[in-house]
Amino acid sequence: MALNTQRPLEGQYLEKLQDYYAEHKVIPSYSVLAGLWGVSAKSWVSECVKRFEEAGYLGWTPDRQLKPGKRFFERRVADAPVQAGLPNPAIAEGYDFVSSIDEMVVRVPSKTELIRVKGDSMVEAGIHEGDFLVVEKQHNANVGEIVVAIVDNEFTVKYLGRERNEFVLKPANKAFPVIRPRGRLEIYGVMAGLVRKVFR
Amino acid sequence: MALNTQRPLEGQYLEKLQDYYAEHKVIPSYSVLAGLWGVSAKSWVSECVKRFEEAGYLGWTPDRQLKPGKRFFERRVADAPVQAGLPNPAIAEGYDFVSSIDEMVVRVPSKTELIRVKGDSMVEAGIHEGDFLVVEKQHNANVGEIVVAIVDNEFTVKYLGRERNEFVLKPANKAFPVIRPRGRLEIYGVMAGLVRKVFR
DNA sequence: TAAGGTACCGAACATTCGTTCTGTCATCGG
DNA sequence: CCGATGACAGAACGAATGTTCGGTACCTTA
Repeated sequence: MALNTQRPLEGQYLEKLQDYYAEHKVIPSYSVLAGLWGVSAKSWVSECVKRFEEAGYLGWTPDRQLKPGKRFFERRVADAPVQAGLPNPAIAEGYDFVSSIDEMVVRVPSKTELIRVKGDSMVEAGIHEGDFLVVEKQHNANVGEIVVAIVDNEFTVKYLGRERNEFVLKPANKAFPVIRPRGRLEIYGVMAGLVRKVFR
Repeated sequence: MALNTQRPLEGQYLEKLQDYYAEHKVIPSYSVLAGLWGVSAKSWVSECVKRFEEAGYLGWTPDRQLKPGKRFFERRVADAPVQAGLPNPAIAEGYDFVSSIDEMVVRVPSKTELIRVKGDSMVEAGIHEGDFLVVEKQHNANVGEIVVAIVDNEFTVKYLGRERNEFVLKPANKAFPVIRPRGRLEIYGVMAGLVRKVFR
């Protein structure tokens, strides 16, 4: 099936382009696009590209090269629970859009870094071994925030706490002790988010 | 300055291309590249592209279109713990490469969706209320995977288990019961990742 | 049943693409 | 002082690109 009257721009064409882009990181030429879409006329590709452009899914560089538009990377977000008994759950209520995962979790790209979590001293805060912590680099933090501190030349992820005017690092796991650093506590950054990838 | 003998491939050329790509999300044509680099011969561009290709920064689609290579996006991911006493912790050991959070967690954009988690039936699997589950939509899954199922017209996130030839949904929280669906079990998708945003 | 719209096909065409090959001008080791 | 090497310039060329235009088959709506 192809682009039809009901869902003129949310059809398979865009999805195939997006998957192609995810694989190759480039927008293909019209002839390649024709092959991708299973049509044989470049003129038709040209027509569809115009529509995607008007809808904000595609755009042009200053040199008139086709490129992804603002909405190209947007991803649907569903609230659960949601009505979903229908044959096509996609038409259910409760959807929102997010332009990209990066954008929702990193505010300041130049100060943001990923750190892979080792150990399970923070499991009770939902931070598991192998997770990627999104860290916003800064040297101070508020009590209660989860921080990345440098202790004994190693990164440590802990809650920042305070005990009689001294900062302490509290794990979220009863099996681990509270760390009371002697001297200065060096903070590397604070947790801004978390990303977990499941291997399958 | 341009490509020189000392740093033939890590010079300004690559950086300018990367900046262009970051802005437009496309690799430009050779003539545009020439302009970008401040040179005037496409032949020279062609030469440099070959070198970037050999170094893994550029590649080709099956249709022989120029595209970013594996190393084009490389960005540091720190392992924790890691040596970090130095003035610039970025030079520490233990780095991996990742181009964007989106890319590490979504393989097939057209089948991937975010679902905001409600409730804490999966806390022991590190899935908390308010987290965003990255879901790859598909109708079947393997036992042991975390799936999004449709139960009573609502999305439910649970482990997929099996009890005497019947599929069951197992929570990761002792306070919740195992769900034994009467009749068919409708699977919406399987967990491919998780994203948490910390509000601050 | 006629009119109009939609979803495509196919050919023609000027423009632009990337490649190739030849040429120039510094630099540098010997 | 000389020959090699590297960093580019410039022209030529076939192949591929995207646009335009005319055409067809189907489906609505009136």
